[in-house]
Amino acid sequence: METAFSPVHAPSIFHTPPAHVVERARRRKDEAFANEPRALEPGENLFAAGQPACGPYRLLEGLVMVFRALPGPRRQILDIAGPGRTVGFSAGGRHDCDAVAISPAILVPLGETGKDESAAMLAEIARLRDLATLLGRKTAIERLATFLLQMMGEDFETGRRLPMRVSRQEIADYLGLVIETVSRNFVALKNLGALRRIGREDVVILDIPMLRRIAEGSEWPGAVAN
Amino acid sequence: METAFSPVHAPSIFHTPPAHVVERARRRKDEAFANEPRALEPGENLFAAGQPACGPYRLLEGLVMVFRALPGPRRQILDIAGPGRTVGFSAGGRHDCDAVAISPAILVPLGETGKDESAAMLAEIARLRDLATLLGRKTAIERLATFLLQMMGEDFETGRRLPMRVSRQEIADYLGLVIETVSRNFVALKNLGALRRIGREDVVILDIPMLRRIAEGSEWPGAVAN
DNA sequence: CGGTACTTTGACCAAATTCAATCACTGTGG
DNA sequence: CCACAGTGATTGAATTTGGTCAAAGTACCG
Repeated sequence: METAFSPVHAPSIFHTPPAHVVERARRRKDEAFANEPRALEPGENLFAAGQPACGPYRLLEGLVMVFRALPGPRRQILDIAGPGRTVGFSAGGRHDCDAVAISPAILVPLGETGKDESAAMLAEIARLRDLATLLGRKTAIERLATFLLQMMGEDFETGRRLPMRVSRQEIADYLGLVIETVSRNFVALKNLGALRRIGREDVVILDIPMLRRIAEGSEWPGAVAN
Repeated sequence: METAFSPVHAPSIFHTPPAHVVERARRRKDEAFANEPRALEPGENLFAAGQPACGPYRLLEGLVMVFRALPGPRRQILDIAGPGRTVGFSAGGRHDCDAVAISPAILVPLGETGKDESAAMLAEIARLRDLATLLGRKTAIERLATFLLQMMGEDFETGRRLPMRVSRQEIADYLGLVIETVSRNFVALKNLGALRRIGREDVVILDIPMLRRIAEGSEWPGAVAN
């Protein structure tokens, strides 16, 4: 997603939301008022394809994935959203994909029309263009490098310990790969010196410029030599 | 793009725009006023990645493709838009992709904020979700079947003669494939009896339900038997 | 006609998937 | 505290899909 002119800089999925808002959201979990914060347990659905659309939500805490299911076991994860991100845009009054919490999540419904809803939609369009480009034209290692940079959010810091809070299956379904390919390319990036692994959960990014070059496809055979 | 809950039904790229608007647009081609219709010759740029964003355009006539370029010869076409479609959404004040006319095109800039600009953005989001799903999870023949259904627009009519107004290269770059794979899968669909070819330009769709089943991935090994 | 550009076809190749173990972490119970 | 399932991740081998390279074929346009 880090093409030269990609203007979208989503906040890292690892920042902390205001504590009082979270607390209020937790207390009101069961009161299902519109415009009231909503809390989800891991695995719980925010909405499902085919349901009448509820307006977009702003995510305050946790991780939510949005995906399209195809016949068979195939699915494409279209978004892995963290705090600050907006999910749930839908046209035509019905949801066209599923949204499920990956970790405990707090969300607030957004008002119908607003200046920042418009901005969020434009950001969503840009993000999906990034994703389509990744899925259509990038190699497996380029996809994984792109994903890792995306997981770092805005603060690119060498040696940063990066907790992987999504399973291999989720990474694979987001990147249009299978889990084995994701595994092999983690190893490939390690062997290139771009990262180090701690346990199975965490990753330390060692060479951000390299990761960027790989993500952008500059290392591609036909690309300019460097 | 024809998943069960896809609510987006773009007009066919083959419908005719109001004649008087087109005529007015043609006359004013060289007067580069904002909010005035703009005419493009095939190959001419509407905008390019990195340029300051101009607001979205509504396409009145012709075909415009929107794409992202990657290092090397790789590019991902993100949209092949026909009359009635809106192109040129951009976040952050700069374009993040290129837009080029495929055939002579007439466009009118849209006003800043409007109810139908909002609807167009939602439709664009849904369309890009379709595309990402196609690129991430569909096989070559599924992609081509999806593309053909999309080219038919709203009126699905058996035996309809469908002019292919885009090159194999453009189809390939839109579907995340190479031209040879597109060719081979045209043959595959012909052999399945889904279509017939006339010359190299036109295609006659013979079995729309089959095309739909293929496009949706119902024929996939792991899918429900049928 | 002849040249050019685009498409198709064929043979081969490579990246990614599939299938099948194996490994490593986690949590549980002895 | 350690053995041991159980789950998810990794590794390896074989396979497959789609890509690459090269050679026709075919329409189009002068």
